[in-house]
Amino acid sequence: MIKKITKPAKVVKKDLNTEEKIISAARKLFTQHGFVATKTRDIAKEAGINLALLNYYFRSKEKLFDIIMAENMINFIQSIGVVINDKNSSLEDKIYAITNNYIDLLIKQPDLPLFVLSELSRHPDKFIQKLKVNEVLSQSYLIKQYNGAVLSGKIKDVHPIHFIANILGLTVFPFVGAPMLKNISGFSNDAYIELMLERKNMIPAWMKSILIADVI
Amino acid sequence: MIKKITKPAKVVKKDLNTEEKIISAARKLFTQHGFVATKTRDIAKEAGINLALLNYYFRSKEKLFDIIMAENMINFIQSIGVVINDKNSSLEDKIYAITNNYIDLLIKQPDLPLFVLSELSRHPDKFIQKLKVNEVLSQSYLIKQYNGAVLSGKIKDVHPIHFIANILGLTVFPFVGAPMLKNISGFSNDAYIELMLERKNMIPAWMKSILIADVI
DNA sequence: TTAATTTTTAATCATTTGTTTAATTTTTTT
DNA sequence: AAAAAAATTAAACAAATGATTAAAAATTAA
Repeated sequence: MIKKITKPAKVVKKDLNTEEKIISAARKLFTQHGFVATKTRDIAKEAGINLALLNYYFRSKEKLFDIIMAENMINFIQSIGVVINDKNSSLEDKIYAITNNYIDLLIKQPDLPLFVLSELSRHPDKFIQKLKVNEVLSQSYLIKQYNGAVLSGKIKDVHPIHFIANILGLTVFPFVGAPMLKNISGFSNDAYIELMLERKNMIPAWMKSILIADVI
Repeated sequence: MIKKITKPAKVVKKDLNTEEKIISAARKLFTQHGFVATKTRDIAKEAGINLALLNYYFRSKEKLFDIIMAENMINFIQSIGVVINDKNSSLEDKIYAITNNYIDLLIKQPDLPLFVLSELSRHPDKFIQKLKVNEVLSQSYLIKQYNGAVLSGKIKDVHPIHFIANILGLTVFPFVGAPMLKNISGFSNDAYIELMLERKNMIPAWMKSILIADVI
């Protein structure tokens, strides 16, 4: 008699318990394909566990997803979060740190921003409130420094949300648009990563020039 | 006896034939929710037609999707496409035209970039080849102007792919990241659109300063 | 060791979903 | 007006999917 064996899709990390195996597989698949495109059976297969264990440990697909979503959101904003309230670094230092953190993070996890932004778009309310990015950022030392520099005339008077949009646009967009930009440039994946590493030094210089550019 | 009536989800555009109604509904739903999250029954309901007509006219969900995808990709790159080979405009003019085109387009269709970039990420090969963005752009007059300006020392020697990434990052990212940026800024939808309109004039100035910024 | 508890499994359920079918209605052609 | 072709419909199908169940196996407590 032939026994049907459900074997793990790839390498199931050893010395993880069942709960951790499921989280690990869910993290990978949800982040790669999003909520709707990820099937519970795919997660079970990837984790090398019985399908029923997913519900046994996490009640439902959605509850499991919420855990990964929260994880990924925090992950995504931490590149800014760890920097913004540092009293010992200049505005310029912070710009460098933010782009540097992001580029390192996104080279390791290129799917992260598209995942976070896609899922946020589908549930504008559900997740975004919890993080309180609003208060945390607007009360941050970074924004105080920015407004101070505006007042002292060191940089142009532009709403700080433009500043945030610009630094994220220059840093994160090349990863979100990677499939398109890789094709446009004809670069291989490795060459493209090299290009992203180049930007670690270029973006701070560009941001600096943006801050003093005459916009009227 | 009660007759069950399948009525259109919202307003079905008058004087459209069945085929057009389906395309119109598919365009709306696919662009809003992507391929997997959009169900054929939702399209039929939105179009106010019988479910079977979808397959009658378009064979399958995927074939219908491919039409919308092609449409949206062309739509998305046309903001650049209509500009890049104009011999009578300067590099500066082209930057302004591109950002202007994009911001107008994305205010009308905010879901467009996230849709295109998400679906491209899930099928890196399937769609991207057809457009030949690679050759069209690299052979374009815009890139010739860019390289000419580099040679004449008017702008810094930076690979043109950075230039493309930067203009798209500054212009498109604020729409892709809108749910997050709206929350951060606390702006209403209207106020946020106002912010995007502001950027029509700011981004060209910023791009100009980026082009001459010292990046070594 | 035995009993109780926890974990794992295979099978099954109820919906959902893309697609097809066969019959009916409408439109076009003769 | 009759016949042929095209469009539309309700019903159904098969596969996929999230979740549950009841039994078995493994672990822990007594």
